[in-house]
Amino acid sequence: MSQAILFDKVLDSIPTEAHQLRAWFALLRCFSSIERILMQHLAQEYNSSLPRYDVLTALAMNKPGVTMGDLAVMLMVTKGNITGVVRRLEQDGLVKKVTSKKDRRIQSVTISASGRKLWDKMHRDYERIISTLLKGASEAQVNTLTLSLEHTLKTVEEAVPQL
Amino acid sequence: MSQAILFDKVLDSIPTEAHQLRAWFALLRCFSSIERILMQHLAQEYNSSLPRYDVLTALAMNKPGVTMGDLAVMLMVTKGNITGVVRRLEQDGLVKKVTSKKDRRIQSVTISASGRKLWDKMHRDYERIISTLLKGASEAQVNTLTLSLEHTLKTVEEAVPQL
DNA sequence: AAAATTCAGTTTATACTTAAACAAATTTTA
DNA sequence: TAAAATTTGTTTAAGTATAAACTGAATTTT
Repeated sequence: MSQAILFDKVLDSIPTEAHQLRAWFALLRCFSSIERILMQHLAQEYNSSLPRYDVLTALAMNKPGVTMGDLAVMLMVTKGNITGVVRRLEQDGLVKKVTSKKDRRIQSVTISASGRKLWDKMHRDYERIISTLLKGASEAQVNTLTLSLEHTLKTVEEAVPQL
Repeated sequence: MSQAILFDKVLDSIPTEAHQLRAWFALLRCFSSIERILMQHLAQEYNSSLPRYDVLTALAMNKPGVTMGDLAVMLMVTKGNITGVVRRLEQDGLVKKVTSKKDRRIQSVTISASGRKLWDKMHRDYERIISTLLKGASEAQVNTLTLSLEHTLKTVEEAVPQL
């Protein structure tokens, strides 16, 4: 859920110096639009979802031996969340879970051959969609955006302790 | 769930000309960080959530007569989603639903006195948090970010038909 | 070695979200 | 006016997400 459409009304009601809030709403709007497009594509084309794609990506991009906890850290969600998504992926034969011999608490998750095959297709689509959506902006404009965002993230992380 | 931490690995694996993907990951990272902070504040401080705050904002910012369908459009979610969030807000006495006399299909939703009081507090916190998080960037930097994002959104919307 | 603690992952309860099927009310059309 | 189509909102089924309680396994302390 996003307040994207309330944008103008909310901004009208705040002091003009609140340029920060204006930036946050622009970020919210932009993110939500793109995320929605990716989500709907994965749903329609693969009967899948972004969380499933994210887990497959994490497995495809890392050396074998990725654990449930590793997935939770990489994808910035709780371990309980990972349990559910991985269970459904395993039921569909896209990943496999093996208990470590050295430490029987640890579950090692690997992507299966069919999981890899599906991920390859999803990944190509994902990149193509992002590319298409941003094609209208020049490379310089896109790079400006990237730098602004990376700078903002640094600022945000530094400000967190002040909250 | 976000691929934020996979950022660098994914980028290493793509052609260097994929500046668009780099921008999308920066957007994802930045958005997720800020959203998580807002979410956790509402949960800890008010035992509430962003969707609840969003609905209260929509009601507080608009003239009376907002319908369930209006909320779904304004917050860009399905009507079924609105049904659930509004029901829980009503159970907590924060909003009230009245069936229209003119058209008995229509539910008119209004914010209650206690809902308004809670929203005032949440809203002040929300603005303060965004302001604090972005305080480290200059006004010029923030404005550059806003312009880049607004331009990108336009680009995205124009590209949608091509998908 | 026994007890206490820490650690990895699952389970539980609750909330949020979608798409699709549905019910009821209104409007359009023939 | 009667039938058909549209509109508004709810319900349902499944997936995604959190926090907190829990289980079993390993490690640390005593």
